[in-house]
Amino acid sequence: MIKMSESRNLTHYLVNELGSAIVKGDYSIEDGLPSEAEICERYEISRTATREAVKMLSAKGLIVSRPKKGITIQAKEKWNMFDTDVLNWILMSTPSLESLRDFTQLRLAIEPEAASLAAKTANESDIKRIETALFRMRKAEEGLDDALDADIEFHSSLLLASQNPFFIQLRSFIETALRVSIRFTNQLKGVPTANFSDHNAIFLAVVARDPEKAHAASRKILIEALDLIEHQL
Amino acid sequence: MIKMSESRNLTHYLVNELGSAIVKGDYSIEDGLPSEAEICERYEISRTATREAVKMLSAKGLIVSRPKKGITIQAKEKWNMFDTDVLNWILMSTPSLESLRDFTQLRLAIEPEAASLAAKTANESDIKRIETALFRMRKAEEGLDDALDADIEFHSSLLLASQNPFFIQLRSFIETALRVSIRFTNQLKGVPTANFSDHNAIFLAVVARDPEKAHAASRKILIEALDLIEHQL
DNA sequence: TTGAATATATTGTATTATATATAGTATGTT
DNA sequence: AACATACTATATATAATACAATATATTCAA
Repeated sequence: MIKMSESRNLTHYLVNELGSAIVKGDYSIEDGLPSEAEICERYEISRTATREAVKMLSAKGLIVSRPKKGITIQAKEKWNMFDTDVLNWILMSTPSLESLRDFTQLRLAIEPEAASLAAKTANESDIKRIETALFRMRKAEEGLDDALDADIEFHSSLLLASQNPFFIQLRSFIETALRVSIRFTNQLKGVPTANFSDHNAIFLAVVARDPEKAHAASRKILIEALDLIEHQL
Repeated sequence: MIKMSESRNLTHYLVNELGSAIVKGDYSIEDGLPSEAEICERYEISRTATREAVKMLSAKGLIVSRPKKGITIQAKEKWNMFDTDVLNWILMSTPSLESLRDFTQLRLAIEPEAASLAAKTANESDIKRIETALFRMRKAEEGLDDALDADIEFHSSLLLASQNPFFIQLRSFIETALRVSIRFTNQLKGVPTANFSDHNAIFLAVVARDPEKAHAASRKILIEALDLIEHQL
């Protein structure tokens, strides 16, 4: 049996193998995946585990399996990009400036609106959470905390403060994408580490209950990042 | 065996049963779901099909299953709200003004930004597609086409024109939510059917390659809808 | 009280058998 | 020849059984 020490179990191992292979483009849409039987052979895994992996991948929108037709790959538009597994596979397989831009464009849609909502509806514990993250960012500037973790926590806490379940659910998405794409942003010349005062401006606007200002402050950060990326393209 | 004529197969039937039950709150987070064995008994289904359903639900972030611990329900924040199945279950089980507001707030984040992108990057076929949808909306005003379908197609075609895979993936999300929530919007007094000229304004801005105007036109529609909803709350 | 050994319940994996759905082929009728 | 019907082969769908791995709970000794 193949090494799979990293994975929780055989099914998850296979989900990862097939999922990343599909996203990488190892299987064409016309040909689809090999049949269940072939997958079993190739990975030396029972049909039970194989079928469970297939079910998980079809639940994520990557594939569809039908009797006689076999396992076919879905059009990219059907993939659940907001599933953290799928997103991970995509970012890992094709870590490009284009996908970084796509991701930042989405953040530009989401985060200013979330900041605006937060300024309207954040409660005390929400605000305290944002403040804590901001404090971590300040310490990170002095090298006393991890800059990426602090940055993620800040943006995540703002989404949480929006009180909107859809925005809240995007926290894991943002976290995943930030973690993967950080290597690229770091390689862009002149990309500053997350600027404390810019982030502080969002916090102050939220505390002041000023949605427009919070929106603008959040937008400022992301527009700068986006300009930088598009300048490189 | 239980009636399941609607479903493609046993596994999908069970996924639907359990998924909607979980979302509805039939199982508490502390107690979790019954064990595999119990589910088999209760639904008179083999363990194979049961396990495959469990795998699909865990792929959607609803549950986690571990040896000896059984099947536990994930915190709501882990659920893949952007999975159309999950979204459907949520909207069907608790079709409230609150969730309609949450959904519209998300649209307010996404759609104006998508319209702005569309104005920048839409190609000829994108524009033609938007125009076609707009034409359907006009005909719908005269009762010659389905108003909801036309409306959905319009907003969907704008997302597609953004050329951003994340926005494009949200098409199925928007479609699902619009289809479910339409019953409520229709019940709100004074809610007009989708206004043709407002939608036309977006189209014209895209054709004119004016991102700001496209953004504003899209935002106008959604702000109006949101105000109406919040007025009712 | 603590900690290690053990029992036990639950999911994980494998195997075999049968059922069902469907693309493709053959057959037969008009 | 055209078209509908029936048949066949094949892949997935379902079931049943057996055993393995794992983590909780219990027991018992130090």
